[in-house]
Amino acid sequence: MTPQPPEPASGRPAPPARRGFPAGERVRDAERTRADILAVATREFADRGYAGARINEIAAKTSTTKRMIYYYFGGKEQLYVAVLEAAYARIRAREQQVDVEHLDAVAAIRELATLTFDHHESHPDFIRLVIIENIHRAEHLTRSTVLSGLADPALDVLDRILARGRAAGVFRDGVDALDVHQVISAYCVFRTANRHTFEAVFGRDMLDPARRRDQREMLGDLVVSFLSAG
Amino acid sequence: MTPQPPEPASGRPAPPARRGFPAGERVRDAERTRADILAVATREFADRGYAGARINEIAAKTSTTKRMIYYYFGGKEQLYVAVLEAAYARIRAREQQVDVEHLDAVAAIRELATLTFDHHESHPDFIRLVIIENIHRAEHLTRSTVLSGLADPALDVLDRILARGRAAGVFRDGVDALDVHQVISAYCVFRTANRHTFEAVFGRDMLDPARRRDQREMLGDLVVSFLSAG
DNA sequence: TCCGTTATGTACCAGGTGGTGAGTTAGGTC
DNA sequence: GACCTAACTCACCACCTGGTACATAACGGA
Repeated sequence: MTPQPPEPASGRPAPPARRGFPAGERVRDAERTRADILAVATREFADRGYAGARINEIAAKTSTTKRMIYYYFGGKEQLYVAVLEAAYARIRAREQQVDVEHLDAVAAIRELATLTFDHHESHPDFIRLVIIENIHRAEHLTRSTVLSGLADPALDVLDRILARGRAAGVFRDGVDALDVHQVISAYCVFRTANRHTFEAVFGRDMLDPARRRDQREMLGDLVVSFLSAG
Repeated sequence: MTPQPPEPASGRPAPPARRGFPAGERVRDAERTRADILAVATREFADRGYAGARINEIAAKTSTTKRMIYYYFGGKEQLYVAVLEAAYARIRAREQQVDVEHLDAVAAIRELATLTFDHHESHPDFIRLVIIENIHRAEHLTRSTVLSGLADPALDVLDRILARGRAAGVFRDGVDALDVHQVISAYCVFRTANRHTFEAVFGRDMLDPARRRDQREMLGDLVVSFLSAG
């Protein structure tokens, strides 16, 4: 049998092979279609913002059609919310794997900072989505349901580290877990979120691989010196 | 004479008083029209982003018409660039008034951090524009001409403070002015830029006036402890 | 093999979007 | 007062945008 005859001489012309998918697999696959749309939409929204992203463009980059976006998600705004929720859910899942309990307080806080640093650096799309959502004053996130339990895991770990550090007399008082989280987040988010204007104005690419080690160490120093009793 | 007769019986109906401007002044005023458009556009772009802002809407909030936007600026993108340039120019002008040379190094760096803190807090629109421009990967800012000399003033001051601190033996080596600037900016920008998702997730408003003093002090502590030799 | 449900594709639309052609008027100049 | 030009108004447009009506095909159960 000749492989892939361009035009089967008779009967139905050509049923299979949706764009981008290998022929021979199931043509109808709700899960896959949904996931495909969500993945493309995530890229597009992260890339161009909510208003800048185009439903037509998202559909075109999908292996299905615009109609399916409305079939599965209902509309542009709901699609965007679904993208946000999925992104947050993914991030939360990864964050829970952190284990720094066996280290002493100073080493633990340094490790936590480092993990956050790496984490942010490897998820620029997520940071962009967060920034974009802030432009919209978090109106979608606030109305969403994924919020519950989003804060706790990371802060609990931090809280226990701080308590250990204070008990050991190496951390000062007057700083709570959320303060520390704010400092770490600010540093990590800023590197990605403001990368371009920072480079345009100051000529230094904060994400330059050659500078990565220094930047990572700087964050550790920053947090440890801030917390160290003085 | 009855004040404000709805329809003057004869002659030209009612020449004066463009919307929002007091009657009696010059009706045609290029400077004012341009400035008016720019001010409205700044608010709209900062509020909704580049793609989200609408020329029609900007025109409607102006005391002139859409046609004038094209007359003075040429198009949406050029208007946006003009907004960006004006915003950066304004900020640069203010930054040059900083005088911390008469203080000792530690006090000076704390003062500089505090000034930046206040500065960012009182210009949320500027921060939003910067964030928005980062979403667009600084493509407009890069092509613009305002960049020249934007970096120097702030960094020079910082540089001299660091040199004094190192000479006095109170600051450590291995940290340059841009590093410090990055840390300060990250903290200050994050508070405004990520305010909404931070509050949504963690329930704490970083810009709550009741917390302002603590947040300000925290930044000072952060920078000073980071720089202190140890 | 038939049939209902679910998934999918095609064609289309109303309203909004950035942008413009062409004429009009205020205000200064001589 | 005649005249010129910068500043301004009005009406209009082509295209794009999010969204949808409708026909149809694939799958699974009976």
